Amino acid sequence: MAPGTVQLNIFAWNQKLTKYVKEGQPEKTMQLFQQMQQEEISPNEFTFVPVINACAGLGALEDGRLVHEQLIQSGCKFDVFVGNSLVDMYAKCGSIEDAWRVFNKMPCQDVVTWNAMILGQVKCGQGQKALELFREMEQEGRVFDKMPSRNVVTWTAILLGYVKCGQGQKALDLFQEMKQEGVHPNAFTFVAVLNACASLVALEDGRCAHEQIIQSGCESDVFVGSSLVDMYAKCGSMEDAWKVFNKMRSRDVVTWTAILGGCAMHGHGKDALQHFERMCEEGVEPNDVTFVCLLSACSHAGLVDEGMHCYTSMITDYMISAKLEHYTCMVDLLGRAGHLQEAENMIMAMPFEPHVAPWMALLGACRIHGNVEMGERVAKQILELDPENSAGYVLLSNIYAAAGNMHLSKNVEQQRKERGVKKHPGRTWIEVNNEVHTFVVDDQDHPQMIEIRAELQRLSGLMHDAGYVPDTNFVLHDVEEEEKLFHLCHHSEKLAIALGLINTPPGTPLRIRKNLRVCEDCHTSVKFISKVVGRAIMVRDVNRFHHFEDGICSCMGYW
DNA sequence: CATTCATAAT
Repeated sequence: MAPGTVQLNIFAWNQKLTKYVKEGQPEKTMQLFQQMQQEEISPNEFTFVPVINACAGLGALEDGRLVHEQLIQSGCKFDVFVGNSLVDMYAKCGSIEDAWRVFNKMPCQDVVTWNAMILGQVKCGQGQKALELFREMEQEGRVFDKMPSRNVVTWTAILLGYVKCGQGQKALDLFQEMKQEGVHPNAFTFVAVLNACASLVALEDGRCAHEQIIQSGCESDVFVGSSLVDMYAKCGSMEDAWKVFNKMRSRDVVTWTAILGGCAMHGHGKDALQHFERMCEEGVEPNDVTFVCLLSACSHAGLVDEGMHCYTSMITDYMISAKLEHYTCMVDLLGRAGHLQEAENMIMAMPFEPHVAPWMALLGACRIHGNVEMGERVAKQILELDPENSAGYVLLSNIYAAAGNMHLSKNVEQQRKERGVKKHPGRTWIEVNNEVHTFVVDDQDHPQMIEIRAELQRLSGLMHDAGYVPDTNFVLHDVEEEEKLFHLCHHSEKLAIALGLINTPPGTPLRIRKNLRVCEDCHTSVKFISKVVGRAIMVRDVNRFHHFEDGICSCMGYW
């Protein structure tokens, strides 16, 4: 063999290994690596990088360790690229300890090494640890007066970390800090920012991000476009979601699914069905998530026959097998429409381990239709599967209360307390003048509390005159009747609405977000409030949007 | 000759 031939060969092999990784075919990379070993081709450091990468892509920790061993035995140069691949691989495979071991062995770490560590921490939900690393990088940058030690990837990773653990506001604050440091956001960053806005129902921040997206030229990125559609839908503006959607030059299945999900959330069932047709006509193949959104849209609009048809079509025409989420949608669809027995049969026919989600959907339906007998049976199932499920107790208690059996209703609450199962505290958020405020029940802490109380008092009078009668069955605190009335006035959504009313000009629509479902009494109250103050009020609860206007809610009872 | 870190829908 002529000198140089081997080098040329290894180059070709390495290129092929890299090509497979880039194409998203890590299995092929591994196969090719096997073949190289069979043909006794000695690898170099350029060989190991794509192979380690492939292990990361496959989440194959054991293979990764073996390759790491081989790397050491091969005597190849252990440079920063190889080290970074290893850190990334261990972090992605969930072994942070191994990632740290490699990190500490590396003679010098660069920004990529740090980023891989931060992302590893974010991935396993260790947001705090990720932030510590991020701040540490800031220190190092100053102490050594090197090149900026953090780049746009670092910032984006931290933004994602915040969004992931429900700290959207901190993500938005950090986004400002990032720009002040002169780091330019890119498509990845904007996706994280839009996600934060969506999670907060921060429409104004979302619009602001949209403007920056246009300025930066990321507008045509399909990830950014899909995130914009999702953000606008989740912030209550389907009008803007459609505007973005219609302007997009290329739309993939995720884009379509995002708009269908928006239709579902807003109760636009017919729109969802119509655009699902259009999606198929345009040759975009729906997937399982697309059908979750479509079925949920049918459910939230009470389109039973259409939903049944979609479900059958999914299985027979698209060969997509029903997952837990699809069953849950179908139980919800049938249950809401009053087909309780069919819904229960559906759960019984599920080919999976029992799960609370479809049972909860059925229990909700039992509450809507006042079926005490089935409700008891279903609640029992739920509490066997998940004894900590406070919503199971609350719904059953509501079912008894609605049936007029206050004794049993109180018993259930009593049982819940005895077993130490805590209710999830209800919380409401509202964006007023670009600032998000949060409230819990009976909140006294807001700086404008005096004005809020006065506003509630005023509303109470107006609502009374309009014919509103409080429904005390849905206040399940262990309190006397007069006190109940007091509590009803102070559910967190009412506090938030009062704040919104006193801080915005007459006629301004209000947008609020809840972490739970709206209670029956609040739902009725908000209808009255929308009428007596002449405001559109949008409430996003855990399931969907309620658009209240002139005494009517868009959900038409389907929630 | 080349290689490493990041993104959307339930």
